Parts: sequence; C-alpha cells; structure tokens
Amino acid sequence: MKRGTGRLGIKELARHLNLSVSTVSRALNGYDDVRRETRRRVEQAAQDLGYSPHHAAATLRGQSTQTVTFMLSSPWTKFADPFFLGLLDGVEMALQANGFDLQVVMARGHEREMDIILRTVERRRSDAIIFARTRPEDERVEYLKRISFPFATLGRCNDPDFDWVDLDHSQTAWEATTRLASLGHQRIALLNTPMRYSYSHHALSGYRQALKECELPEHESLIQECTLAQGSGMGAMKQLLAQSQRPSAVVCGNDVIAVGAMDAIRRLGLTPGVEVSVIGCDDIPVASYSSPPLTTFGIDLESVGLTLGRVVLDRLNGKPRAPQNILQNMELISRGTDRPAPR
Amino acid sequence: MKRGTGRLGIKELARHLNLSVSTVSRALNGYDDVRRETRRRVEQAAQDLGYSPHHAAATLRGQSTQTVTFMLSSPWTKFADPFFLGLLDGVEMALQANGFDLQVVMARGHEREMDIILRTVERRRSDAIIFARTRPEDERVEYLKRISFPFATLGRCNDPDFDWVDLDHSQTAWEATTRLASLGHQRIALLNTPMRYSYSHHALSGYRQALKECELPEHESLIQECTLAQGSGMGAMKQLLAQSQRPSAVVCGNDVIAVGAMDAIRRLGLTPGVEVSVIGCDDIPVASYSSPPLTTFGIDLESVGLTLGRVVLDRLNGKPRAPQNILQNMELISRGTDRPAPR
DNA sequence: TGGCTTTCCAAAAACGTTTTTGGAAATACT
DNA sequence: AGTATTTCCAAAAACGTTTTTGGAAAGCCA
Repeated sequence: MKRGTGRLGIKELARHLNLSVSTVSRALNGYDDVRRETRRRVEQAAQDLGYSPHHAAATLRGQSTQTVTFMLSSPWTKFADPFFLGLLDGVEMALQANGFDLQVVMARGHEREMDIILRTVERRRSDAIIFARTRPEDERVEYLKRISFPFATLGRCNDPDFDWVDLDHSQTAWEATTRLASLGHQRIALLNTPMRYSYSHHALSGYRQALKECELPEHESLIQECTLAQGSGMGAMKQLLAQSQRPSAVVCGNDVIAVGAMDAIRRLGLTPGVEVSVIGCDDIPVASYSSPPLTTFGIDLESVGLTLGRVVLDRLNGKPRAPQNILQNMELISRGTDRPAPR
Repeated sequence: MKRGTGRLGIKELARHLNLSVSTVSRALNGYDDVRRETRRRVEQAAQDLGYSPHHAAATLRGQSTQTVTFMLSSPWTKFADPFFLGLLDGVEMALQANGFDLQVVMARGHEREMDIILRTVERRRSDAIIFARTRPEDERVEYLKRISFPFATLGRCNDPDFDWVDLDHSQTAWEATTRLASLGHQRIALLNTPMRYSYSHHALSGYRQALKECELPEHESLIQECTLAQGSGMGAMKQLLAQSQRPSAVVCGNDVIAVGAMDAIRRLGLTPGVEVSVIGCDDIPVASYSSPPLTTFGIDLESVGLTLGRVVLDRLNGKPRAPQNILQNMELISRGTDRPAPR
C-alpha cells in the first residue's frame, strides 16, 4: 500500500475546502455556474497547496493532450542545427502562450519518420504534429490527411491542400541568379539540395526562370545535386571547377553547401568572390565568419516558428475552415562573395 | 455522441481476438501466464490492426509517463545553439533506446525555471527532469532533492549529492593557462562566463591554480566576467586592451566570448594569435571558421547527452543506490590563436 | 482415479480527472 | 403568495488502460 505518493489530488483539495470535487473542477476550469467568491477561494487554495491537475487523468477524460509534437528529421548537421533550434524556439513560444507543451522527437533516418508518426497518433500522444523537409509526394502528409489528424509542416508538397508554412526558395534562387547575372556572370552554376525535398525543386525552378529572363543558356553540367552531409558541397564544387569551362559564379541551396564550395575554391588557389562568386541560403552563423563572409539569404526563424505554432493552434481551435498556406520571403544579406564577374 | 473517434482500443482488439481484455493486456505487457501461441496471436493482431495503448490511460493506471523532460535555459544564443541540440540528440538517443520519450521545454529567463519544474512535477508530466547551467546553490536541485523527484543535471553544485554529469572546466582553464604560460606569456587574462553558474567558478579556480603553478602573479584587473549575450566578449576585451599593461593572451570561458574578443582585437588593428593569443571553449562551428581559426576545447556532445540520458534512466530503473557523478575531460583543439608571446 | 500443480484466462477494481445529471436554495416576477 | 428563473452545488458516469483476484481447465504424480 504505497498510496501516499504525496501528490495532492483534486479530492483532497475539495475536502480541504469543504466543497465537492465537481465544484472545484468547475471553478478551476472556468465554468460559469460557480459563485465568484467560491471560484476565488478555490483558485487561492490551489495556488497555496500547489495543486495542478494530473495531466494523464485530464487527458484521458478531456480528450486533449495539450501537447504538440515536433518531429526533427535527420540528417541535421552540426552546422545547420541553429536552423532547427531557432524554429523550435518559436514554435514553443507560440505553444506556451496557449498552454500547450512541446514534445520533440528525432527521426534518425527517413524510414523512421512514418513509424514515429504512427506511434504518436495511435497512442494519442499529442494533439498535432509539426515537421519539416516535405517531399513532393509525402507519405506523412497523405497519411495524416487521410485520418484527418491535425498537423502543419514547414515546406510544401505537390498537393497544397493542408496547413503549411514555407520559405520561398524559388524566390531566393531567382534573386541570387538574377543578381549574379547583373554582375556580369555568364556561367552560373547551381549546387542544389537533394531533389528528394520539395524546396529543392522550387530552388531549381527559380534558377531556371532567372536564367531564361536574363537570356543565359542553361547547361545541364552546371547543375549539381548535393547531399545534406557536411562535405558534400566541396566535392560537387570540385567537379564543377574541373570542367573545361568553369562557372564564374555558383548559387548554393544552403550555406552548408556554400561553405563546402568555398573550401573547394580556396583549395584550388582561387578566392571566393574574386574568381568565383558564391551565394548561399539560410544565414547560418558560420556564414558571417567565413572568409570572405558569405553572401546569403536570411530570415528570422523564430518568427517562422511562431507562425508555424500559431497555424497548428488555429487548426486545433477549429478556427480556419480552409487550410492556411503561408509563404515567406527570405532577405538577401550581401557580404563578400557576390562580386562582379572577372575580366 | 461523437463516440466513433476511429481509435482502436484494447476492448475492440480483445473482441476481435475472442479473448478477454485482461488477457490481451497481459500478453502485450509480457506477463508470464499467457500461452506462447496466444501471445503471438495477440501481438500479430495488434500489429495488423495498428493498436497501441492510449498513452494517457496507460500512464494513469501504470504510474509512469515513460517521458523525460529536458529544460532548456535561456539565454541560448544563436551561436551556442549547437551545444544544446547536440546534447539533446544524445539524450533522446538514450531515451529512445529504452522506450522513453523526450519532452523539451524552454525556460525564458531564470525566474521561469522554478515555475516550469513545479508545473512538470505537480502535473506528473514526466518521470524525470534534466537541465543544465547549474549554480553553486541551486534552488531547482534543492527542491527536486527534497521531494525526491528523479533528475540529473549537466553541471555541478556545491552539494554534490545527486546525479550529475559535468565537463571539467577547471581542467580546461588550467590547461589553457598552462599552455599559454609555456608559450612565454606573462600577462594572461581570463574572460569568464557569469559567476552565477558553477562552471565559471571551476574555470576560475583552474586558471588560478595554473598561474600559481607557473609562478605568474595574479592581477584582479585581468579577470573579467562576461554575460552569455553575443557581444559581451568584445566589450570586455576592449576594456582589457585599454589598460596600460595589456595582456598578451586571454583564456575565454566559451567560444562566443572568444569570438567577441577576437573582434575587439582585430578592431584595434591587432591580430589574434600574434599580438594577443586567444583560447576558447566548446568548439562551436564558427570557431573553425574564424580567422585565424580559434584554438579551443571540444568534446563530443552527443556522447555527453547519451551519458546524461543513461544516468536518469539508471535512476528511474532504481539501479544505483548512490548518485552517479561523472566528470568528463574536454580536449584541446589547437588551431591558430595560441602562439608564442610577442618579442 | 483423485488430489496437486501448473497453465491459462475472465471479471472487476483502480488510476484522477471532467462532464453530465439532477436537484436544492435563493431570487425575481405575476 | 405562488410560480418561474436563476444561481449554486453533490453524486455518479465516463475516459482506456493495468493489475488484482479468483477460478476453470489441463497435466502430473501416486
């Protein structure tokens, strides 16, 4: 009989107040048929005695966990970490303001992502799920839509009919390419993120659109797909530089790739921003400390996270009938690596 | 009557199998008086029909949430983020391997830390709590010890009688100082992290110990306390350099401070590692991209997180009678900023 | 074959809340 | 004064599991 776990339950609180359990519960949950004075007394006692409702019990009865799950997808590199933590911070801020908690779960490897979602949903572990790195056809999105479980993503799919927030990578790639073209570059390469992800497709189309508008020819050999691993940009850039006709500028899908590309450029005795211009994306901390400092696109991730959090909360509150689709522009941060073409 | 939420409960599963609810439960939870064949059949059906127990219900009855809370303390700067995400990753890995989930909650401001702990404990939201940035006298530690709620920290307190893992900042400061002394530096400054935190005291004592052993005088004016904010190191270094007798080397409590210090050095037209040597701590990503690359101390944070996770799990499994105290050494990563004293 | 283990399983209690139901007391209206 | 309405509150049901309790069926030994 290890009953005395020390925890104060609503029963003890009621007894202490000489009230019935239900009255205490109704006072605490803001129901309207409780006398002003009674409610005050109850709240005071709860405060004083350090009572708060047992979460599992409240969930079981109330059908709501007051929790949102954020699924982090591998690989997240040491460099790119701030990206996700900034996002997380924003999401948590939105949730906290509405009394929701954040649960974080890390999916190591793509295979695990579906497992994690299934598990979370089946156990009714949380009220909604947020995740990033969407793919054009995304199994996770399809499943959650099918069973109509609340969710929101950072990133789009081919099917836009659900809640998402996205950064406009089409715009960034377009702007980067256009800018380089206007600086006189003729051969502009694209070191893109993996085509598995939606945003890589958007980047590619922005790049192509810009080339067309600037009346520059598109060369297949100038488009390379990189992985998200750390050294990936370096390898791809080396190949690019080994070609008979070198590019004089390169647009990178993200800063990790760009930093790798700059390494490759330097190793050939060249200088980023002189012989070869480089533009990245994401504005990770190292971007401003590389030499020369990397020109890139940035955005306040915390506010993106805040938006993402609010979107799910709206959905949970049943506010919007139609899905919310929010596209955010990133801003060019011109530093030292976007310079006029040589000669 | 919105009963048909679609969720498959253990009752339906039992009915489907022509078994009683309790038998299904016992089969699933590994009790021993269930026939082999029956257990197999139950597991198969659970798998096929996508059943997993409702988490809140299991918690309510079973008294265990299978969840561990990690409290992130503000301020965590954009730069230092990887520190925590690496740690989180390791913790989550340990938990996941034992079927536990990770809940992350961010404490914005010191005042909120106690609130968050109280809330988590009172609602029985998780089985254990992990947090970092311990202080010599730590209210959180005292409270959790008093009510004997399981927890572990990254960092020590004056009272060592609980589960903790810590990085040996006394050793790093000692080693940094000794190294600089052996490079001929006579005036070695310390740009320390806030004395509010335990590890700052350890760093200070390591620094002092080293000065004594190297028979160098200790100057109060060469010891400065910085905040964790981003520009803090720069301001402190400026002051140091404005003194009549400049230090020729500086030991920094962390890399964010060190990077700021290097900025200050450069702004005076000096070169880090030439006129003034700098050694940091943590090995954040920018450290290797600053110019010149920063000499610092590093450690595999993921493995530290793993250890931390295992320590709480041991506690939850009731394994150790005595608290586990684990002190880990960081390793010097010599790059470009620890160089012989000028002249 | 009769009693004793062992192996299996069903019914019911319990976990700590929230919500529903129903009714008593106090107030307002004719 | 009698009825209708509002204001308050207690008892009990429900949420979906796990664990306890008790007992039936099957196997074993003499």
